[in-house]
Amino acid sequence: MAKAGPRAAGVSVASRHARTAEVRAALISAAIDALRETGFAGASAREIAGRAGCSQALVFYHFGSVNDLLLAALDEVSARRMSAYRSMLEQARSTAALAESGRAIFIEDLEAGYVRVLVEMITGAQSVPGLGEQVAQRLLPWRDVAREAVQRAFGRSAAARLLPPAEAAHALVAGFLGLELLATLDGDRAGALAVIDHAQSVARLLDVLARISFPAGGKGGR
Amino acid sequence: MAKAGPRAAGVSVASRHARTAEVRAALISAAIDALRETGFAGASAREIAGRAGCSQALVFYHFGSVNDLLLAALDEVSARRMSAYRSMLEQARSTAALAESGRAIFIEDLEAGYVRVLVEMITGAQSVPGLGEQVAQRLLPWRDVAREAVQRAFGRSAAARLLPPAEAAHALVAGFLGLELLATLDGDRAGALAVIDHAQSVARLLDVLARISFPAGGKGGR
DNA sequence: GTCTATACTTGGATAGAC
DNA sequence: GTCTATCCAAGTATAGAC
Repeated sequence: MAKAGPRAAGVSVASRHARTAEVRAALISAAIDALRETGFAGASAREIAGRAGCSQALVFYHFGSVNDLLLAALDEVSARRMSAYRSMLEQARSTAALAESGRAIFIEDLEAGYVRVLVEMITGAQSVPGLGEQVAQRLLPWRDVAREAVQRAFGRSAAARLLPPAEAAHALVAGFLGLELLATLDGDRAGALAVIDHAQSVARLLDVLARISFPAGGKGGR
Repeated sequence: MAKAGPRAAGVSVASRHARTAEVRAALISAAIDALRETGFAGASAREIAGRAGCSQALVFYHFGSVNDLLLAALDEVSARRMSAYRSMLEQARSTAALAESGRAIFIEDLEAGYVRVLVEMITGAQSVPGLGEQVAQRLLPWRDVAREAVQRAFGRSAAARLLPPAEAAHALVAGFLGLELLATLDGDRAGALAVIDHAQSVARLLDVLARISFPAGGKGGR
């Protein structure tokens, strides 16, 4: 379907010609910047190539289409952050710990504009048939990470029954995306930061509640 | 700056020529549908005029530009829902009551696609210089409504100190926008509905907590 | 006021030189 | 692999007939 490009060979050309890999990387990086700064609608092949400092034709040579380049950019962002998130969240055994470790890393994402890239791809996909499914697929691992983190943090406390981890994770992801949306509109992240700060207090309250319900700190929940 | 159109006269032509008003209304309605179904990028003058069943030139005659028509559509959606929200939320004196009344009306919005229109305008504005400010301006009354509702619901309970109304309202708006984003991506609203349902339980818990802190139900909070 | 026709611009995508 | 040149489709906006 999509034009072949060098990737179709199944073997990376990067090792043979470092220059080519550089161009690919530059295009992906430029695509991320374009999504962040000019939005999905402004992320045209010409705009991206201009930022990457190369010809617009290379977008199609290397990626087949603009949409495929944009998806590659999303993959890149996803890969860059996934490991950081995983290692940070895996250690959170309480809601407060989850909020604490999530806080720093999410603020980093917000500042770096990674969340913005995701939001742009989600909404932009709306105008391009078929793109939505591909974006959804790429968001799946993130939703899993969120759900697992909530499960670990809630444990078997009362919180898990009040708000099942699946729904809590969904709300968490939605909240992050929404905060990004408002931050972009406002032109600053003050509102988002304030909310995230206060989330700490709420998380601590949840932990306290869980301890009150089952003061022994034992197996609880039944 | 923008081409004048009939509105510049300062007097509505609607009373004199009902047909003209019909076309204007049809264009606005078609713009709402286009934003909902094809997104900001797909909401072109041609697309909208096609849905409205009239010439593409009328978009520019009546509204000056596509962006101005889109803003008019946002105004229309805003006006349609604002009164409903106000009257419903004004009576909520507890967090549970707020969640309860907010639930039904927000689900309605979600189904009707009103939230989608807002999300599209927020992200679409990113690619058009100057549009962001105008969208932000139109979102202001909504953020006020949310803040006032939270203030009434929290009253002077402990919740207000744990999570100040301003931040709570910001989180609430962000949550709604994020839920819409995910619902669009998933192609269904099941996830959003599940979260909203569970929010009821959380709201009830907050009320119980407030009562435990100040069992007399009196002036509390000091 | 509404239409058709058209000028102008931008963007996706390809061809062919190097 | 990368470039320049070009084709074609789609979009904004305007002109002018009715």
